[in-house]
Amino acid sequence: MVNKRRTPGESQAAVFRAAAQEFAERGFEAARVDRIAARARVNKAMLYYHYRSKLELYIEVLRDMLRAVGVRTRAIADGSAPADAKLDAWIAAIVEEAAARPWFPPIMLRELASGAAHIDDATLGMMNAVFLTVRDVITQGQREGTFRDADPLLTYLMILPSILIFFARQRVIVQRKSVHGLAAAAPRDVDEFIRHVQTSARAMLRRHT
Amino acid sequence: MVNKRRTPGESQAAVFRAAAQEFAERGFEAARVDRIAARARVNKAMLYYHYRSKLELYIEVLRDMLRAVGVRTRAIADGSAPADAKLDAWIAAIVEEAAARPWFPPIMLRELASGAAHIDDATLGMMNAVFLTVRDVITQGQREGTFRDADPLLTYLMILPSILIFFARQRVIVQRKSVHGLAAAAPRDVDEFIRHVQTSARAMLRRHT
DNA sequence: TCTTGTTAACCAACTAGTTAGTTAGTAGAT
DNA sequence: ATCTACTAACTAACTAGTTGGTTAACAAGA
Repeated sequence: MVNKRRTPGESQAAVFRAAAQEFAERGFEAARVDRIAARARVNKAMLYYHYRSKLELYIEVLRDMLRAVGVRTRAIADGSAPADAKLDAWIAAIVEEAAARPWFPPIMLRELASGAAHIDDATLGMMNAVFLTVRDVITQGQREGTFRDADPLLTYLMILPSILIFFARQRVIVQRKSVHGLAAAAPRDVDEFIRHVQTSARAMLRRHT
Repeated sequence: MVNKRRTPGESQAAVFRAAAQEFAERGFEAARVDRIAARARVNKAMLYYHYRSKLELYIEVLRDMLRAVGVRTRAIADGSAPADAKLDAWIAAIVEEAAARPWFPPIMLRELASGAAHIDDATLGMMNAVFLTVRDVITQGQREGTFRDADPLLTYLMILPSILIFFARQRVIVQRKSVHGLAAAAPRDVDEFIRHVQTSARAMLRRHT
């Protein structure tokens, strides 16, 4: 009698959230469908009612975060601000997005590590679209003369991985306190981190030696 | 009759190499012991003759690379060069080590992504030891007045992840050519990459605004 | 107001296939 | 003769996905 049935879409959303967490913690292969269903307080058959397969569910999670990040960074790149302001905003956007969706950094890291093994071309294109937004900002700065002539891809590779690993590392430290000599590795404040990345990125792109 | 038996340690080494590749390509969970044995042209029971479990084998692979990187970077940090030269050497050492052991970057990335899920405290300490070498170099530079007062950990997090993902990304690009709009992502030369990271790291740590 | 048909939401129990690890024993080198 | 290197065949446990249903909600006709 008591609320057996949830409102429409509610259990689908619960499955999605549970899956995002499970995939972040364990990775695609080690994630267990049974565990996702249990976390979502849903029967496994219900999960297969909403999603065709484990892989489809995984790709759904991936696309959701890539869509969010892609839209936000594209808006920044297409704005009318000067390049260095755009770069700051781009960094802040990625960091905030990663902080808001804790599953984003681990999942993305693992995808990169596996050579994007579970990603179809369309989704890989969405990943690449995020790079294209910084590339646009960097080339704008180079045209305007504020940035030095650095390779946009290599610069991108100095910024994004740091952000992903920063959040992944916070988790390590929280989970396993007190490893000998790990004192210096105490968790850092997110705002402090944003400022550090912004300062570093600006320095990397400043002209002159 | 024909060479049934390999010389001592030979098949153990074959298992080790096969395992390193398998773990790098698939990660700990998705790696299959049967596949490792097949790659090493060894019976699975032979594998268990040399290693107690899949996990022990994995940790062996991890420690091997951490030992190599740890020793080399420690030597650099303990040398008598000025801090900026040491920093260049540190970066070159990591990049060369990653290039020489292709399994190093993917395995390390996945470990970071999973919150070092498969790592015991001793091995985690070895990971941390690598950080301590750059930290020493950075604080030396700060004492000498050549580096600005940047957080060593956050600086470390701008350098190492980039290197790891750079190599992981090369693999993605080689494996899956021709994704729409991925042209700008063509593989980069390793030497060019080393120089880029060195230039960026120096810029990040330069004093003044 | 009360059936009754329809459909979306839900589930216990099963299946077919896979996997890490074991056993019990063989054969070459010294 | 004995020890080290080696193996085919096995097992117990697990896993993604399926089957064959039940149950609540809601709407339309009587």
